[in-house]
Amino acid sequence: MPELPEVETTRLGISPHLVGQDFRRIDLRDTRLRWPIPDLVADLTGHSVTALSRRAKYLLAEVSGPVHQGTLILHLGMSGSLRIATPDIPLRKHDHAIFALGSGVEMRFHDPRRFGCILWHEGDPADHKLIRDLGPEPLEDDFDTDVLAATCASRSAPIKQVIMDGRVVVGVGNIYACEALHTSGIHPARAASRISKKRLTVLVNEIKKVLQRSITQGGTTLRDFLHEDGSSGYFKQQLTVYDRENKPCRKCGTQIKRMVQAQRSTFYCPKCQR
DNA sequence: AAAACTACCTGAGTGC
DNA sequence: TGCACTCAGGTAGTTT
Repeated sequence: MPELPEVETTRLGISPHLVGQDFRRIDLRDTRLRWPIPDLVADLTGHSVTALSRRAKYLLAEVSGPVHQGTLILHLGMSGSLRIATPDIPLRKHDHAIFALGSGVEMRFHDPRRFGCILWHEGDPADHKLIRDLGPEPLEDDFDTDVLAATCASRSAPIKQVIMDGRVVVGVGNIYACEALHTSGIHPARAASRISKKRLTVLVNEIKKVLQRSITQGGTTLRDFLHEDGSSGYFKQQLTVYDRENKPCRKCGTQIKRMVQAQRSTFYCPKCQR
């Protein structure tokens, strides 16, 4: 479900409720996520969260206390979400982990498909196996034309697959890959190595713009992405191609087409994108 | 090294 | 109503 804007929206929503709080009770109701939730997580009762940051689509909660010191690494997979709820609100199906906080509210990890994860890491999370080989953050200055051009030079794969490769740049999922390629006028199936540096500059800027705009709008609610309080994101209205098969291109009026690349749907305008 | 493909899992929607 | 089928914001791991 969530791409970078949705994860960042979640972080912004959760942070004020979580940071500075201690865990009063931790209830692991179903530990069968992508990898099992480690037993140690249940022992973090009495420990506090000192910071909540994000790397790629991973949320990193720094935890310290009398026994343990480390980072909770959370990923929302395809269908995960975090919600803040008061204890009187009934648990929902697929609320797999409940973190009761000192303030009296609960943070609930909800994930129907269980592709997400909750892991524990001691030491610098940047060294964690899942994080250490990731590419630059798309909104940081170190993701620029030179970096993308250097990668693309050796890649014959379709550009869409290259920008969705987390070793190249993180956080660009299926929706925003389609969107950025559309506003850049680049055909998703074009070989990465056959795109001029000038056009890659446009693409880099469009990736940054679409992600930043979506964060500002609270992310994209397509099916089930909701904020920490249950409200939805507003960016869906501004999607220019994603999920718009057979609808008119907002730039030229041509019918938007759908194709399948790497087992994922790609939406594009056959006229605007070359 | 890069590309192609598999696997993990539940729920919503569609067509018969 | 029920069944069979397709599709869905991701990505690690394996094979070619």
